[in-house]
Amino acid sequence: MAESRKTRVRFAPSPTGPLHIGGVRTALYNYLYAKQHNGTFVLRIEDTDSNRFVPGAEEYIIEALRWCGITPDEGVENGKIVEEASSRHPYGPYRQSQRRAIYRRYAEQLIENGYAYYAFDTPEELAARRAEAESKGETFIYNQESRKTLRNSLTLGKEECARLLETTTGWTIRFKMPENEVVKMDDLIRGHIEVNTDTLDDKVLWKRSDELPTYHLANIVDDHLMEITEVIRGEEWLPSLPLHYMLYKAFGWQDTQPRFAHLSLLLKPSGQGKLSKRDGDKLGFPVFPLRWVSPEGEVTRGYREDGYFPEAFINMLAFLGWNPGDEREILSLKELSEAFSLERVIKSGARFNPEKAKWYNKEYLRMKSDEELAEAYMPILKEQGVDSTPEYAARAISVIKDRASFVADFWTAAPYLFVAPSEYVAKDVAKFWVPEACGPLEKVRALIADYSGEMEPAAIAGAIEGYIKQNEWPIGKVMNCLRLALTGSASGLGIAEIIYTIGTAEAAARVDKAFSVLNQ
RNA sequence: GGUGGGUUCGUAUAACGGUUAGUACUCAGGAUUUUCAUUCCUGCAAUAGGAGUUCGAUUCUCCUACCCACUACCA
Repeated sequence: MAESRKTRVRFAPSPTGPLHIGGVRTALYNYLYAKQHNGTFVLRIEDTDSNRFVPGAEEYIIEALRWCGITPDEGVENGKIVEEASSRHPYGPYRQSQRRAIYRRYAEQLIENGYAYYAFDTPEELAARRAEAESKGETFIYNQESRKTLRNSLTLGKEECARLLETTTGWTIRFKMPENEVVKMDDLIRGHIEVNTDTLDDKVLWKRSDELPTYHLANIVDDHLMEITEVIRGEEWLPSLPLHYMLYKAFGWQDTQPRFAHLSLLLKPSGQGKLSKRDGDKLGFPVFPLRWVSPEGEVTRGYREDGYFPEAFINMLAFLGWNPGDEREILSLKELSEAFSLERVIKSGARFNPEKAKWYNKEYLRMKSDEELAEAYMPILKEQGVDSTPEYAARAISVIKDRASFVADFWTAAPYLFVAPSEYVAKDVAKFWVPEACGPLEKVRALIADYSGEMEPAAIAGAIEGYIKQNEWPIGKVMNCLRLALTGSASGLGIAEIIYTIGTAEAAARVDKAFSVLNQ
């Protein structure tokens, strides 16, 4: 029966801050699963915690998904969360804070059927109980045992409850966890799991603090109402899976209950604990897809701003905890969705490896055309105060591409393709700016100035090398002497590539300049 | 503490119960080159420990160790 339903999955983040790369991976796996099954990928905002709401977080989530190319099919329209049901978004609104009335109805249904109860304990009373238990080295749990000694609709009289419900909003709704029942669960990644309800507590379903449901209630109700077929979420939810199973049962929705898949967490590179925002700052790599500026003005770096291509970022993320089963490593979003399967998702936590991320970017950079890269390079050139054209930039990129991992490397690796050197590395000058090289250099300069052969690196190299060898000059010395004049140092691109890019006239001019500067 | 999950080279991972335990990144060495880089080649390096099942265990079972998550009127 679940098999006959159209695949519908959802990514349901909380707008409590920027989307962490672990969250992006969860969204990605949901997206890949949806695409593979010709299904629908829904975005739902779980903002049932009014205390932790962060302005801008929702917009950040949408923009991050858009940048990654894992755009939702449902729940978002024109970059905004859909607030009303429509033909394209029939399950709206997609923001939980706007679905309060729906949850309230279902919460009451649970009470009427005896699966939940009102609890009138104040936070202070509960805190006192916790402190008391702690002083005895125990842990206080609101469960089938302790609820008998607490103030709730199970222990208080009918009249008393009615009075408390009317005179105050100081109540919560708790799930009445049954005694000694074994919950048998199946996880698409982890297999069969069993838990006894005696080890579970009476979770709050409805909060008094903001008169909104907790995650557990809202989540189950929405997944049911939105006809979600598979729930793919982080491992941190595994401990509450029994509760969710019990909730589906209490509502009588077992037949259409979604299948669950719990993803392992992304760990710090050290392997100790899950990746956090601080790790990025400390270890020098982003943990967020996009730059984030908190309401307080704190700036956190992002993959986009660090120069990563979204395809590379996504590819890298997909392989953190999954692989296609063959030895391919470079896969487009489309190829990923074709190859994806939850069965091949790794159970254990994956340590994040920044080196591999860089490698992925390099691979993608190489696959892009010089023209495409030139477009991305232009803003950087402008920033450097260089006035150039996309055509010239593309030519420069063609000779420097192999030594770059990021577009920004084009500049740092060879600014001399755009600007003549104004300084010369002293160490290299001492080694190569010597008479036995400078003498021949004058002749080579003339050769370059008069060069009329093909403007191709190979042809230029052939002409220069042939000339030097023919005259039996020390080739290493002369070439490095030339490079020194052209670039300001004795390391870098091949001579021919440089001349091919900057042109023979500019090359000759740079040799002249070197003579006048270095021979003073 | 309790409950649940996890454990293959440094990292990410592959391996119908039968392989010299493979691949990629990193690192080291070499070749090519006018330098640096690229490229190519080579190398280093792993089944957490202990029982059991089996002709045979990385793979199945149990125990131990370690790691992680959860244990909120947060998600």
